[in-house]
Amino acid sequence: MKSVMRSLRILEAVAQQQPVTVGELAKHFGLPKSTVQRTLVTLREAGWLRASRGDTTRWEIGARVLAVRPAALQGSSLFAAAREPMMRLRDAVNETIHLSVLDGLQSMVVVDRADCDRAVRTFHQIGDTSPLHATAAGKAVLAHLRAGEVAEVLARGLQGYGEATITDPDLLRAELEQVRRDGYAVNRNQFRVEVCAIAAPILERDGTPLAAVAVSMPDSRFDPDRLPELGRTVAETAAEIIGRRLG
Amino acid sequence: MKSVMRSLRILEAVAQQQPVTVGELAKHFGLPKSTVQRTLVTLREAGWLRASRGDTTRWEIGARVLAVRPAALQGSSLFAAAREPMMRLRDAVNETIHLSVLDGLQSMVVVDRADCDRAVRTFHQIGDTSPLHATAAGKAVLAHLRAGEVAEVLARGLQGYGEATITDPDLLRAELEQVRRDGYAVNRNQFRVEVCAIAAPILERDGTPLAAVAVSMPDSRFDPDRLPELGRTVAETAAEIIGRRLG
DNA sequence: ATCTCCATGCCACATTGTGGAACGGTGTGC
DNA sequence: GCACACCGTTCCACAATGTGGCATGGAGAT
Repeated sequence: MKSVMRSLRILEAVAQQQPVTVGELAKHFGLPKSTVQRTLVTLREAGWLRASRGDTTRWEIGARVLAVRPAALQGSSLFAAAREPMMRLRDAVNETIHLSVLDGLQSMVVVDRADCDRAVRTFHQIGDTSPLHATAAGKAVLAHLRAGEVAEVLARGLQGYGEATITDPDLLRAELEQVRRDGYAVNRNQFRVEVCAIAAPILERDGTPLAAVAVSMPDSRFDPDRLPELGRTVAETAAEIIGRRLG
Repeated sequence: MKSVMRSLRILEAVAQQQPVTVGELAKHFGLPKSTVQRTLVTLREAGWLRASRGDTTRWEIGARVLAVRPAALQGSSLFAAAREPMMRLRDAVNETIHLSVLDGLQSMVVVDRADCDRAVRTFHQIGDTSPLHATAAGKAVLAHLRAGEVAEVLARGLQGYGEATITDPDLLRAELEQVRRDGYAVNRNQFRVEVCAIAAPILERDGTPLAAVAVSMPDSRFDPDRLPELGRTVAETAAEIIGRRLG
């Protein structure tokens, strides 16, 4: 369904570039203006877009999208439960904290952020996705998936993102074992170079991994000596979120 | 664009009923299963839907939607700024707190919530919309719109939702004047019967209204004598959010 | 083993979306 | 103050695209 696909791509582009004009979008996609225009009008009729308040020929995302959220965030229980613990973790370590959820078995998606106040910091937008096998949050979750699910992920192959990425299934399985022992996962330049993170999983009552909290920092501030202590702190934050969520 | 419209409706239905099957959706819309199926597959290819983790023939919202948010929430500045003040307000009054943003000049949309722990409480889902002229949050915002914008809203007519709704433009204008004087707006059964709220606006530096914080409670707990005090508390919370947002 | 229900795949048809061209309005530079 | 360039919007003939009835295959119940 070409028109549907295109409409969603346009919707995403509006989200990134808002407030944006027809012409800008047409240029961005190399599409005729009339096609883009028609799509924008349809999206507005559906309530997903609207004219910008200042300039009525510019387009913005409407608030309808807020009613559409992944089940894990429905009623915002995870979200609400994670807030204060995340803030406190941020204040304790003065590094950026991310809350990511598992999307299918595909990837981790950043759903919330608490920024530190340092001049140099890592940056991940809400909605950004990252691979399971090459990030701290991903490995924290992966370590608690059922064996069959892990196999499914490995079967898709382990793409490399630089020197440090683990691309060997056996090595990865060994590391997941380590993650289970430690209670936290570590990523040093395995996905984005210069970016390190330490993450702990957020589990359902039955042990199903749902999400992960992660402390993210530039490689220059990663101190291996403080790793066990930091790991424990992150794991405690995750435990607190689990506690709040389940009452 | 019929297919686009239909796809978005289906997406919204999945959001509400997830995890949901093809058959359920087909019945819900009175559409052929093949049509629904094709749409679901397209939405999956776009990354907006995915198969449920437990039951692969059930469908859920994918995390892609999280990358698409209204400009007012981009970088989550409003969101992040509002959190702690909302929590504190909730703890102070032990009633449910809502954060709503203005969507175009159409309606207010609930974007965040802090629930109280009472057995009887009001309930508004994140993403719910409500009219500007018949809610506390709406009137708080309306009171700070430019005259031309207010006229535009009034021109669309003031729909009644029961006895208490203000449907006379002159009366509404007078009330907005009062709201500006008080610094907060009140809604007693004007939209949903039995539901009352007190709201204060969140303004941009230039005075443009962006959102509102509201304390929401059942009519049975609404005490007119305590209104001025409650109003002041809500207005203080709004002021604090503004302060945090603008640094 | 038979029946029913369901998700999914197929394909001829006409409905639907396409995109080039034209229109009207706005702002810029000569 | 005129001409030009640019932009958002509208129109319409054409055919590409989505439609939905039907067929298939698998799962679960009787």
